[in-house]
Amino acid sequence: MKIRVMLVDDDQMITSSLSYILATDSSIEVVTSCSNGREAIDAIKNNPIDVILMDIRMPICDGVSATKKIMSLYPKVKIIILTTFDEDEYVYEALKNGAKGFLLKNVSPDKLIDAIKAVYNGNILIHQDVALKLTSMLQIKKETSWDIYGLNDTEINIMELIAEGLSNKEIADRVYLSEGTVKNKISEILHKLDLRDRTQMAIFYLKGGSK
Amino acid sequence: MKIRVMLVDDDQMITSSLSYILATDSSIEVVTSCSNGREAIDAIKNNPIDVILMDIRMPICDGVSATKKIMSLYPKVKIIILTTFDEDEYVYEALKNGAKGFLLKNVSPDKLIDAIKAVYNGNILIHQDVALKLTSMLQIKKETSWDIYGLNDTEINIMELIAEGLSNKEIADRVYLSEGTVKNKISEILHKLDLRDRTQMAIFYLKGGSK
DNA sequence: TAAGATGAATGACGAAAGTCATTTCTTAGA
DNA sequence: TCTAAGAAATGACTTTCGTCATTCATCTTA
Repeated sequence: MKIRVMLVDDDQMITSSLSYILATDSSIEVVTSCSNGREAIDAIKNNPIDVILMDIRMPICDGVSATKKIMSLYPKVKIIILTTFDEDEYVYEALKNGAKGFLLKNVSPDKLIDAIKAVYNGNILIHQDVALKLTSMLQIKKETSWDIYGLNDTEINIMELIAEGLSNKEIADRVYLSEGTVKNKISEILHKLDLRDRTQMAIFYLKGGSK
Repeated sequence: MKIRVMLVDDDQMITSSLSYILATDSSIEVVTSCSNGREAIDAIKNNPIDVILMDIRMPICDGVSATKKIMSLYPKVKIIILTTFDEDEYVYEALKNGAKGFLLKNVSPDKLIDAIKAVYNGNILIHQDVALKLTSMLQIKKETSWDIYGLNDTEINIMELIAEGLSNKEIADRVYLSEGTVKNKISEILHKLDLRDRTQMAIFYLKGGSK
């Protein structure tokens, strides 16, 4: 049983070179090529497909929404997103929508074939450079440097507690300051961040420092 | 140049069987075995390591915090987390902390070796079953159904506006209700969600419906 | 049509939250 | 030792929040 692959890219060059590459492996069979997401969704109705190699930026129906649609209709299909360097934002979205692999378009032939097999086996595989960006994205979410807003340690600490939903009294108990002082600190933070109240502050914090 | 691998697991059986498996591949060399995260952090000081296979649940220093620590000290090291079925929560944390691979402990020898190589090459690889849980986790985070908390459309709408940091007056203007009514609605929501104030509500919303 | 449910509004109230001027306490440094 | 700077505290005050009982209007359905 060969792995049945579908290619989706609006650039004819890409699809033909990919199918040329994939033809070299006997366990892979390229079944169809489509030039946009709409076509892909139609084409998959008539063909059972195992793995889709999908461009992320396409006219008519882009890779992210096509992924979403296809995953809802055919959850067993494994979709590998082909991306270039400058399309970070989409990656996270596509992953959420159920894409199973992420490769840069300039991937080497053997790595491409490895990836298809890994994904076919149910793994999620994210290519080196994409992985770098993804982890850095996640890490940015994890720890923002609040120093740049001129916040000191106590202030950051208090902000964290506000983002946990504590009241001033509760915060005061935690940081061993009087409730009044906590209020003052909060006023200070709000000024520095140009925010209005504790709720906006919690939101700001949880979003990693962006309004 | 062989890939230098470190094993970290408190179960002697696991480390010895893993090193037995890995010995079969000529491009991999098991350098050390440690029985907890603390030891691993110490051991890595003396040995240059490429890939770490790390258990997630260990005494003294668990896999997640060890990953965090090691990634901050030696960002080039690739860490593969070994997990069992019932440890979902940790996976997301570990990924955020820079782990590059996720495998179930019962992984087959050849897949284990493939995974080490893939991760060594900079890819992120997440094993089938772990991937399943991870994507379902991400999908849950994507769209929470607030219905289950008994919230109707207006209430959800108001909650969203609170999570944007609006005041009651501002919300009232947006939804064409009086400020008083908005207050009442908010009281209602707080009861249904068992929360205390608007800040906790914003947090709850932004976290996708989990305290 | 009457009874009952539902959604919106009101006003009154207490409790937090946030602001600000001022005072007290600490501590590093002349 | 004295003092100037900074952190913490205080008190007084305004505003906003959140709660609750009650009213009003509308719509359903027995």
